[in-house]
Amino acid sequence: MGIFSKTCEYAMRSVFFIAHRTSDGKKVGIKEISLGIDSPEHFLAKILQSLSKQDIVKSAKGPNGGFYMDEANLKRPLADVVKAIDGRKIFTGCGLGLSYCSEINPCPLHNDFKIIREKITKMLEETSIENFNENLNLGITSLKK
Amino acid sequence: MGIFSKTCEYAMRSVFFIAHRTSDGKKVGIKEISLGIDSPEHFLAKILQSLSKQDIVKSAKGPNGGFYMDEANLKRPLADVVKAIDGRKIFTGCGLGLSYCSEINPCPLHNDFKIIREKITKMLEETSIENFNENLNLGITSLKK
DNA sequence: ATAATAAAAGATATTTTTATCTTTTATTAT
DNA sequence: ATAATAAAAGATAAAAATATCTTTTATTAT
Repeated sequence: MGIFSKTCEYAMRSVFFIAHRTSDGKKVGIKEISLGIDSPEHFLAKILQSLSKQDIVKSAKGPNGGFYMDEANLKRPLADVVKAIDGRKIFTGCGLGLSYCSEINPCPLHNDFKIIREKITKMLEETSIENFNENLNLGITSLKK
Repeated sequence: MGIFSKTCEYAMRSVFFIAHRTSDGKKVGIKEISLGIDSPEHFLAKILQSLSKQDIVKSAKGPNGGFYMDEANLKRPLADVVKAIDGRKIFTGCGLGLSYCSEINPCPLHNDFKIIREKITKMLEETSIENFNENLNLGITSLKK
């Protein structure tokens, strides 16, 4: 297990992929996405259904249909994707899993962990999907094998 | 899901608890530990068996038996507990779950994520169980509800 | 030696996550 | 209108994580 669930990893990869592939205004189908990000097709379908409902991505049925993103979607922070799939635990949860843990009643890891949580939050909240996508479009970063 | 698996959370909590409770040279039993850290008893037993095999904690069977830690155990970094249970993924893994991701072939999150991984690694490697335990002994931090 | 204690080990069960397969619905082009 | 397309939705399955219960082994005190 990494920082994010596997489901969330697929979600982020697919969002980057969709953003990358539809900058020309076209749409991209699930088969192509799952191939492009190396994920199981039907499992990804579920994930994208969820992301679509939560307005992280847009979708259209029928011929020439597929997934795409509008300007508002692209401007959303990556944090929204993470929250949509994994919830808020990574932003607020205690490192030891203690629900009562807080500033007044800190667990042994609390202070160190707080700094890490803040870094993660900052990284995910302060950068939009569009931002992350920039380097992808420039070929500096990659989703491929 | 947080940063660590639930199993790993129990492991860390139990290690802190054992360190805290056996500073007087005594041992502490599994029932008391599971009560003290609010974990399922038999599940924790499995975890402690594993930690014991990996020499993170010591154990003794029979009357007056239980779990304890020696000086060497206490001096180990918390990272050893995490590695023993969750493996090395959190220290080295890609945020998007891409196995090929590296400095030469970075994923979109790579550079931001690297910084976070380094912070986590630093926090877990550079502080011993004993260190974390200090504040616990002073009553500054807590494992209790 | 025997009984009591406590961890180790083994077996099984439950829950959650991840994955697959099938049917339905909406949309488009003919 | 009809057929083709592609996502949505529903049903089921497999794998992994978490949890529980029982039996065995080692140790201690009597």
